[in-house]
Amino acid sequence: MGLDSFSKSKRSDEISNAVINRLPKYYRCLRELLNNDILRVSSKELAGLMRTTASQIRQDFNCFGGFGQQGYGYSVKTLYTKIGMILGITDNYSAVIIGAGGIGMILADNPVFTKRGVILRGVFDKLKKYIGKEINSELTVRSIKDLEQFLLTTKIDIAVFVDYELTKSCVDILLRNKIKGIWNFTGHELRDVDDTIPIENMYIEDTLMTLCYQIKQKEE
Amino acid sequence: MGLDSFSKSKRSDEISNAVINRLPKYYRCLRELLNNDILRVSSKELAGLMRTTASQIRQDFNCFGGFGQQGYGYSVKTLYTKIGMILGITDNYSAVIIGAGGIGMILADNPVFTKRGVILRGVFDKLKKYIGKEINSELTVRSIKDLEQFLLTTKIDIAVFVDYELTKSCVDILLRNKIKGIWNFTGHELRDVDDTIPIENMYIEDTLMTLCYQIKQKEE
DNA sequence: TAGATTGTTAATCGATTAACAATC
DNA sequence: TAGATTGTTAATCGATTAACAATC
Repeated sequence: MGLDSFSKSKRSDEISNAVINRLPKYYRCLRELLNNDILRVSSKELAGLMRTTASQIRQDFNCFGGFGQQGYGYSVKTLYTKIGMILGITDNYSAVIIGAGGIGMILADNPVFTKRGVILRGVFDKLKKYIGKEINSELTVRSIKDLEQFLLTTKIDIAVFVDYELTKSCVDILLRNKIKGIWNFTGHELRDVDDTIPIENMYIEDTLMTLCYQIKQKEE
Repeated sequence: MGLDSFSKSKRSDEISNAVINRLPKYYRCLRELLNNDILRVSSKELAGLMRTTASQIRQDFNCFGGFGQQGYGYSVKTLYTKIGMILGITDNYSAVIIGAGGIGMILADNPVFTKRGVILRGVFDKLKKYIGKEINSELTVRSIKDLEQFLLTTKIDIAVFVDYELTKSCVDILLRNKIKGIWNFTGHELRDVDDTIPIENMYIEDTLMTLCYQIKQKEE
């Protein structure tokens, strides 16, 4: 069928960040199509949704070997599944959240992890007012003092940093226990962490500032 | 002094997004320096903090006319102030949040607006359980029904979208009342909004997915 | 078969890096 | 003045777009 052409895929570490960063957006657009029961899409149509060019879309997908069929286009379902696989959604990574205040609780009690195939295993804080608080039927906020003990029995892949001070106090423990990635919401550069594991920084404030810049520009 | 060279600045709409998106990071790094009482920095030193090249830094700053002094480097304070001005931090834009659930409340009760010179004027929802809830001494969650009336008396520049359904029901009202920008946390593409005003999309889930991808890569 | 649309190569465009003259 | 470091031009690199042959 030409749709299962994973075999043709090139060495994956050659793929540029520009492409990788577009994959989640493809994933979103394809889900929109699925929700509307659209089963087939051409690069041109998808380009409309993605606000990019058909050329870029074909170029992007070919990094992974090409998922389409000449004269037909792409199967939305196949494409959605393949991109999900590439993104690691089926890999069931596990995570802990460091910091139960602010955005910590929101993230903990949010489908974002489940929806993207990540299993939240624990939430930690040092403040009495948070410790023991129930997040859902399966999770309760634990004391940061118990983190190391916890990591001995539970394999954790991803640390989600919410509270900067707390992060500083336990980043070594987490690295020592071989976490594989960091999702950083602290708003601070994590200068102590060397580049051996991937970090995704969520600088929420930054985007508010670029928005203000753009508004300013429009006005001038 | 060569430090007040705003006059030399080129036509601002020529400046690429790549540069603009780095400005908030410069702003953060410079604040770090200020906090450590470092008053002077060379492009080479700043490159270390920014994890980029000295060349890029000089190139970037020259988009705005150059803020440095040959043989000396850059005044951290001047640089910080200038970049803040470019980003519109001194412009006192006003904002409303649409959606008091989830991240809405967190954003509302968060220094992010104040710190970046944006004044939060209102939070709106349609659910009884939120309406009337106090955010701080100055703000209470209002009914979405009162939004249009509110906009007649209060000039709003930025709409922060948190709840997608709520957004759909009031985006027209906001556009009609001439908001200037959108900060979108709904996780959905805003297809109804044409490109006349700037939008900053916060796709939080996307970054979790790219993080998982990178972890996956490292493992192979 | 003819039409459509991909996969892929080649051309263009833009962003980053290197180099160096200007100057504090 | 000599040393340092910027501002700016030129060279390189990478990403996007265009074009078209392959093929369903």
